[in-house]
Amino acid sequence: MELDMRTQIIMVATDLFMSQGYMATSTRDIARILDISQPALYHHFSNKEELYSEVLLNFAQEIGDGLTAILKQNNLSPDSLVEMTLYLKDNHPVNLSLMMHDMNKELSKKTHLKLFNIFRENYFVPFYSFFKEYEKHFVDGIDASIATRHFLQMISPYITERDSRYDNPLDIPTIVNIFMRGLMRNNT
Amino acid sequence: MELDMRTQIIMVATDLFMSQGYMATSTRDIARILDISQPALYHHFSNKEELYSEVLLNFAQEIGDGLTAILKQNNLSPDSLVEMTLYLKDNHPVNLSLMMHDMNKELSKKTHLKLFNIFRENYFVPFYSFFKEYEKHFVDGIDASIATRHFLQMISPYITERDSRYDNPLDIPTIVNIFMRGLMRNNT
DNA sequence: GTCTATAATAGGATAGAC
DNA sequence: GTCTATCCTATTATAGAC
Repeated sequence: MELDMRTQIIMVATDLFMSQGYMATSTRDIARILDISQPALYHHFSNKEELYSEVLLNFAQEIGDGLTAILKQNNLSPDSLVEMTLYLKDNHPVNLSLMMHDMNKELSKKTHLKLFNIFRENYFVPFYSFFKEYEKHFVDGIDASIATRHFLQMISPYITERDSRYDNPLDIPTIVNIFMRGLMRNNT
Repeated sequence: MELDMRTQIIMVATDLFMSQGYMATSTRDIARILDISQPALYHHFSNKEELYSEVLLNFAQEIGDGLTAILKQNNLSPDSLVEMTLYLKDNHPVNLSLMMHDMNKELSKKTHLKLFNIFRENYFVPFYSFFKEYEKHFVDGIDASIATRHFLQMISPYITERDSRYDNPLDIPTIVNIFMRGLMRNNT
C-alpha cells in the first residue's frame, strides 16, 4: 500500500525538523530526500511554517498517547515517572529544548498559540496526572501544577539525541529521582 | 575615553549572540548597530566563528569571576547556590541552552574543544566547589561531580531572557531548593 | 582601517507549462 | 500534482580602491 505524498512529506519533515530544528531544516532538504522538486511541497502545504505546524501536531499527539498508555499500564505507580521520561527520551528524535525554542521564537503568534495548546495537552497533562496523585505528600508551597511545570522544564535538556557524547543511561533515573525526593515531605 | 573598534565589536556581538544565538545573528546586524560596513568586521576578525569564539571567551570569564566572588563572599553557605543561580539568570542576556547548543552544533571541532574547556573552568568549577562542600551529606551514588553536571543541565532552561511570559521570580529558588533537598540524605 | 562592489551560496516562495 | 525556471532576499566572505 502506497502512502500519499502528503503523508510521506510529513514523515520526512518530522525526521528533519525534530532532529535539527526549524531553522536548520530547509524545504530543499525535505524535497531531496523524497526525490521531488522543492516547489512540489507547496502544492501540499502553503508554506514552511504550516508544514512544521502539521508535523508538531501529529508528533505531539503520538507522544501524548504513549505517555498516557504508560500511565494507565502502571496504574500511576511511583515508577511511572522514570518510565515516562525514558519514553520521552527514546521516542524523541529531538532536542526538546530546541523544539520549545522554535515554538516560542521562530513561529508566528498564531501558530505559536495553537502549538502551545497541543503541547499542553500532550506533554503537560500526562505528567500532571502523575504529580496530582502524589500532591498531598509534597513540601509546602508546591502543588501538582508547579511540579509539572518545573519537571518538564528541567528535564528538557535531557531529552535529546541518543548519540550525544556526554550521555549516560543512568542520567534520567538519577535526575528524576533527585527531583522526586526534593518534592516529597518525608523521604527516609 | 574611546574604546577601540575591536572592543566595540565584541560588546555589540556579545549582546546579539547571547540573546539570539549564533545562527540568528548576522554579521550585518552587528555592523549596522556600530554604523560600520559589514566587511569592516573582517579586518578585526577573520570570520564569524572566530568572533563568536572571542565573545564567548570574554563572556564566560566574566561569569566565572562573578560566580567565584559570590562563593567567597558567602563563605560557601547553603544560600550560595540560589544566589549563584540568580546571578547567572541576571547576568546572562542569554538562553544558556541555546548557547550550549551552538557550542555543540554550530561550531567547528576545534572551536568547540576550546570553548568546552572555557565553559568547564568558568561555569562548572564554581558550582563544583559549592557541591564539594556538601558532598558528604549526599544520598548514595551521587558525588559533587555528578551533582554539578546535573545541576547545570537541569538549570539551563531557566537561564534565559527576563521578559519571558511564563517567567516567575520564584522559579529559581523553587527548583534549586527541590534539587538540593533531593540531593541530601536527611532533610527534615 | 574603512569603504564600495561583488562573488558565491542558500533560503523561501511564485509563475506557468505539462 | 509535479516540473523547470526564476525571483527576491539574505547570508558569509573576498578584492581592491582610498
